[in-house]
Parts: sequence; C-alpha cells; structure tokens
Amino acid sequence: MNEWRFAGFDKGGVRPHIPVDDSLSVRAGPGLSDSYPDDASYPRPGGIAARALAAARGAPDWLDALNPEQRAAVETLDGPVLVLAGAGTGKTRVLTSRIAHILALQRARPFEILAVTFTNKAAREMRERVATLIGPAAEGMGWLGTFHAISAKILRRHAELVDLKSNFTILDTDDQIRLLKQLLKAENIDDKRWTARALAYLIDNWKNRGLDARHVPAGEAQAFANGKGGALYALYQERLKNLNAVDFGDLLLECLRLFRDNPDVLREYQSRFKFILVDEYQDTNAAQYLWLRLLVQRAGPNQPQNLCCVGDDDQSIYGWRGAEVDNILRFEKDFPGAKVVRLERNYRSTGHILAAASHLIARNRDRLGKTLFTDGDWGEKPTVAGVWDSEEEARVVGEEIEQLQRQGASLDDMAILVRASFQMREFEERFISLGLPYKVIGGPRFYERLEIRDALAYLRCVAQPADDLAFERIVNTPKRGLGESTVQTIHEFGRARQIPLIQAGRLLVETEELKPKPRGSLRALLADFARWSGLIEQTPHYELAEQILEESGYSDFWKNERSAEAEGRLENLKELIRSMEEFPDLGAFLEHVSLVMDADNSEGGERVSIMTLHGAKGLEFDTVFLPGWEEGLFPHQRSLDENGRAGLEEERRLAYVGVTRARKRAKILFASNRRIHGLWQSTVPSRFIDDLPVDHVEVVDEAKSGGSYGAYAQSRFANIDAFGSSYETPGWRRAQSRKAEAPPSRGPKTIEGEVVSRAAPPGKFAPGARIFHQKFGPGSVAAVDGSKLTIDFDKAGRKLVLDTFVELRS
DNA sequence: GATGGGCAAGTTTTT
DNA sequence: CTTGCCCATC
Repeated sequence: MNEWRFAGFDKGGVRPHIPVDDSLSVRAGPGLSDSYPDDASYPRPGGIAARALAAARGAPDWLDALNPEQRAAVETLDGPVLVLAGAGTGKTRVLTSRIAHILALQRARPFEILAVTFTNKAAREMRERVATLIGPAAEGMGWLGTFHAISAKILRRHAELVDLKSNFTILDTDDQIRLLKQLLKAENIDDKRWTARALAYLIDNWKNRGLDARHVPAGEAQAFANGKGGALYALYQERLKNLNAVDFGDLLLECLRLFRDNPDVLREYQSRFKFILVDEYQDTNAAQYLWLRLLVQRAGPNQPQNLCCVGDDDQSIYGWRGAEVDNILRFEKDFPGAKVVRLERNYRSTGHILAAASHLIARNRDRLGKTLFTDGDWGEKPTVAGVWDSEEEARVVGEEIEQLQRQGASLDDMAILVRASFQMREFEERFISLGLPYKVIGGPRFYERLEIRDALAYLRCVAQPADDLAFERIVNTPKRGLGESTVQTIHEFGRARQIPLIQAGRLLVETEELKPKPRGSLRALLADFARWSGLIEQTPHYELAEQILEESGYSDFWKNERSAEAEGRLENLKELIRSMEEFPDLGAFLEHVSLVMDADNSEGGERVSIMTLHGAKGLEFDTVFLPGWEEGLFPHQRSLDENGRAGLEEERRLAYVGVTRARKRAKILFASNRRIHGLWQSTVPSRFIDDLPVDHVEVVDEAKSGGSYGAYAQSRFANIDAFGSSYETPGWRRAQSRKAEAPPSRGPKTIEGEVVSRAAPPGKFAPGARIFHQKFGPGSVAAVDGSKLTIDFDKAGRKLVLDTFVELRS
C-alpha cells in the first residue's frame, strides 16, 4: 500500500550502491547465512531515490494512523524513550512505525538500526510489519533479531577475540545437560544428589546475571556439590571452548566479554547503531541489560542515547528465568532525561474485560501503574463459574465452545489458557471424544523432538566431523552394538591424543583395542560418515539427508517400532527433509536450526487453541477460557513458597495476561476437586477471583446457566434435594446426582452439522478392522454406532471415538 | 550390551 | 496416575 514511496528504486532500476562499512564487513565463517546484507537496496543520501523519498515525506500515513501517545512514542527520536504499553495498546505498531519513521526521515539506514526481540516469532512479525510500511527496504535490516541471534552474528565476526572459531556450534539445553553429566561423572560427583539439570539451571542463572566463572559470588558457588559449583562452572566453560561451542547464555556473555576486552570493537558497534529499539523490555535479564547499556553508549559524550524500550511491567511473567522487572522500573534512573510514554488506550478488549483486568492487576504493589481504557462497548461481563472437578470443567468448556460454534463463531477465535501443561490433557481427551478440532500450542517444539534431534545429529556428524556431542548421540542409535564401554574406549583414545571422537574412532578401528564385533560396527559407521561427507558437494543437501536416514537404518528403526508415536515421528522426519529445501546448503540449515528452534506447523482447518498462559502472551482471541483458578494451582504453590510476595505478584500478572487476551469473552472456571499427582484433593477458589471487581464480573452457577448443559444440570439438581446431604454446595450435589445417573447423553447435539458431515461413509469401519488414531495409535474396532466407534487401542485401551479421527489400516 | 522393572518426582519456557 | 531415569538382570 505504501509501495509507491519506494517504487523509485525498487522497480525503476535506480539501485544506488551504499559502500559497506569495511570495518564490519568481515565475513563470518562457513555455515553462517547472511541473508540480509548490510547494503541492501537503500537510497544513498542525496541520491535521486532519496530526494524522491524526501518529497513523499510530507504526510506519512503511518503517523496518521496513530493516536497522540503512540505518535509521541514514534516521533521522539532523540534520547532515551520508555514506552509503557499496556496490553492491546498497539505496542508493535509503535515499534514498527518508529522504524519506518527513522528510515523515512533518513536519520539512519536500515543496517544502522538495532531492533531486538526475545523470540524469533516476534522478530519475524516485526520484519513483516515494517515491510508493509516501507516496502522491501526492510530487508536491509540486518540487525533486527533476537538478542541471541544478533549476539551470535556479532560473535561470529570476532570469534577469535574470545577464543572461538567463527564456525562455533551453539548447544541447546539437551547437549548442555549431556555435557554436564559427563562432567559430573568425571569429577566423581554423585549425580543423583546433584543433578546435571540442577547444575545447568544454576549456570544458566549465573549467565543470565552476566556472571562468568570468576565472578560468581562465593556463597552461591559453594552451595552446589559441597563447594564444587564454581569449579564445575569453570570446567564446563573449558569443555565448551575445547568443543568450539557455546550455549545460549554464552552468546550474550561472550559478547559482553568481547565488548569489554576490545573497546575498539565495541566502539564500531556503538557508532553503527544510531537507533536501538527493544521489544518486551520487562523480560530482559541482567546480561541483556548490560549488553544494551554497552551498545547504547554512543561514541561522543554529547551523542544522544537513542534507545527506545517498549514493555509492560504488568506483563512481566518470566522472572523465574532471569528476567528483571527492575530493568523497566529503573529505566528513568538508568537513562537520565528519558521520556516516558504511556499507552493506555486499549484496542482489543471490551469494557468489562478491561475493568476486570485493571482491577485485578491493581492489587499488585510493585508496578509503575497504568490504567487501560477503551472507547468501545462494555460488552459481556467476564464470567466466573465453579465446577465440581476437572472433568466437569472440560465438559463445560466443550459445551460452551460448541454453543459458540453454533452461533457462528470460529474455533480459531477461541483459546483455553491453562497455568500448567498437565491441565491440557483433560481438555484434549474431552475434545477428542466430542470431535472438536483443537491444537496444542507450545508443546515440544519441532526441533526438540527426539527423532528430529537424532536426525540432526547425523547431519551434524557429516557436516561438522568434530561435533563430538552429535556423534555420541547417534553412535548407537539405532542399536548397532556400540554401547557404553565402546564409547568409553573411543573417548579415552581421543582424549589422550586431543582429537575429536570421529577421528579417534578412525584410528581405533585400525588397532586391536576393540573386540571384533564393535570394531566392525564402528568401522562400518565411520565409513558411512566418510561416504556421506564426500557427497556433500555433489548431492543436494535434502536428498543427502534422506539418503543418510535411509542408509543409517534410522528410518527403518522407526518403521519397525510399533508404538503409537512412530507414525508421527516418521512424518516429522519427512517434514524435516521438506523444510531443508528452503535453505541453500547444509551449513545454512544447521545454523538456522541452532538459533531458530522453530518450525511452522500450520495445518488447515479451524481449531481451538490450548496453551499455557505463558505461551499466550502477545496473542489475542475473541473468547478465552481460563480454567483452574484454584489456590495452589493458580497462584501456583511453588511460586508462593519460593518467591513469596514477588511470586504472588508474578502469578497475578499471569492472570492479568490471561484476561487481557480476550477480545469479547473471558470465562474463568475453578473446580472444587482436582487430581494432583494421582490423588484427589479438594481445592479452594483462587484469591485472584476475589481480586476481580464485583460490578464487572458475572458469577455463573453452572446449574442455572442457559444452554443444554445448564438445563440438564438444573433438572438433575431439582431431584436431589431429597438426598438431604450435609454437603450443601451445588457442585457437590450435582456431582453426587450425576454419579447415580447414566453419563449425560447430550451427544447427538454436539455432532450435528459440520462434524456429522465429515463422517465417514457408513460401513467403512467394521468390527475387527484395524485402524490408526492420531493420538491413541493403532487399535481394533470393537463396535460401531453410527459415526461413533468403540475401539480397543493397542496401547491406550478401550475408547469411544468419532470415525473422523480414525484412519483405516489395511 | 539390551531389556524390563523399580522408583522418585511431578510450574511456567525462550534462545 | 503418569513419566522418565537408573540399575539389576539375562
């Protein structure tokens, strides 16, 4: 829509060349995909395009689209700016407009703007939205990315200054744990009493706080493994350096070290980044804060610190992983003369929802304070409903969803936001039996899945023959008789000669060290590696990958595995190969994977979303269900125990995030009974329910509410007064009554319309037929009742499912 | 070296 | 009630 503005040099052949800043143009090592060259098409100051651009500057329409506060946030370019952006107040719009504005005024070129986010998703979104504002020049923004991606980019350029090679590997948590396990073993530490996981957590914490091994407070270093904590940290770092590897925390930490030890390098970046923008500032940890502080100190003393941080202290929900809300609370002190802009006009939610959210969050003490308002309708009041147990909770939610669906609402506009992921299962099971399509957001991510990690390890072994961790991962997967003792031997052999495992293995098979059987297997495996490595140049990388998975026996390994998941895993492997086609070569692909642990799983069809409250941040839905508002679960007991009032306030912010995800409807539920660790416990409604304003919330008695379920329950309810039970709560009575009766038979209503229309032709499934179900795996049909099948699953036992969720197996 | 049973633990999650 | 991990056994 704004394309005309840049049309002059995008289409007209005027492509002015901007010389690349030589000092920074050192190319990174192999494997680095530099898809956004710094000198991407952009008008040279004073050039024809630039002048055409200046002419267009008169009335930039991105400014017209802003309210006065947003506009102030966009137009205040000089000096530090803090934008306190409440939920749904247009924070991303401000960030992207600001970038567009800087570029349009030619205050900086695209590669002179540093724009940092926390997630790849946020970075991608920002890039896309900038592109819609200003056109393809957004492609020139080589410094728009996550803290980690940008740090990695900087580190690769100067790797040698921090004792790394520029092709260093980035380890993920899994590699990290395995490395630490080895370390604990080597140090003879009881790794049950002191787990690798705990140590990883500790080290991560230190890194989040910007502490290297020498600066860890003595007390904390002492606390682990009888005083060995600090030493282990140092040893771990040493191991990483030997492997030419860094973990996520190191990306920032090594960057800090680079800047501190090399003032000239720091100065280059300081003068390069004319403007710095930070998204979700309330989520920054100490290391990221230091990183920003270093970069924002511009060369001259009078240079303005053009830092713009956008965030919302009320949405700080990541304290437990090192985020310091304090960073945002302290902003004005840190950056004297800072201008603070509050965005309080909400464009997302209706009045009652906002009122409820505001009232709730006002109970927190440590906050800067904002009051959201809207010009829109009051809309529906958020509802609060008590149910007997988690099963009823799932049932009630399912019914409301179907009712909304009948009224024409899309499943895509509905979400269930839970505090903890174990809550999801009950909803999934209910939805499966209802035939309600759903998707779980934020489960194990694509690249974190076992089979994907294994496949990647094979690729790493082939592309980076010194990758010991990858080698160890798959040396005996699938089983090929190379167990622990063999690996141990290779290890010792390699360590003695200071060479990587694969190389050690090569030498070792020529000796008599190994018994004939493992020696043969190892020799065969290494020969495979060598052969595949040789094919890198000639074979397209995705074909090579396929070949590797076939020839290594890895694909067969899953084909022969007869578990419920095997099918899906093979599917994932195919998806992996497909996704590789988007990358120019294997190196580029592996770099992508280590940083952008992300793969799109957008399948067709409307679906209800099920996700955690944490995962919901930044999203919005017409209707939001908020189940499980019970003391102990939400606020979570552990949060209270471990962090006291601060913990409670973070939980309350989580509640606030949850409520503010809703555009039109927020539905809060609590159960009186919940099964925790296998045993039933009676529960008390969350204190957050009491934090809601009476005038803006509707308390729903499920027994009296409308809808088929309500009517049903009410009629039951009428029957049981005669029980004369000493339990007086309606929920208890209802639950009692239901136990006496057959389960509610309101099935037919729910599978009218769309669902029924998707039913398989009658007779397709006959008793005895073998089938496959996406969640429960393979099974046999036991009985058929219209579109409803009773199935004996091989793993999951007998279940009633809809035929639309089942595939026939021959 | 593989395999199955026993046992402890069990928020939130990105990079 | 699960799940994942470790150890003991074949």
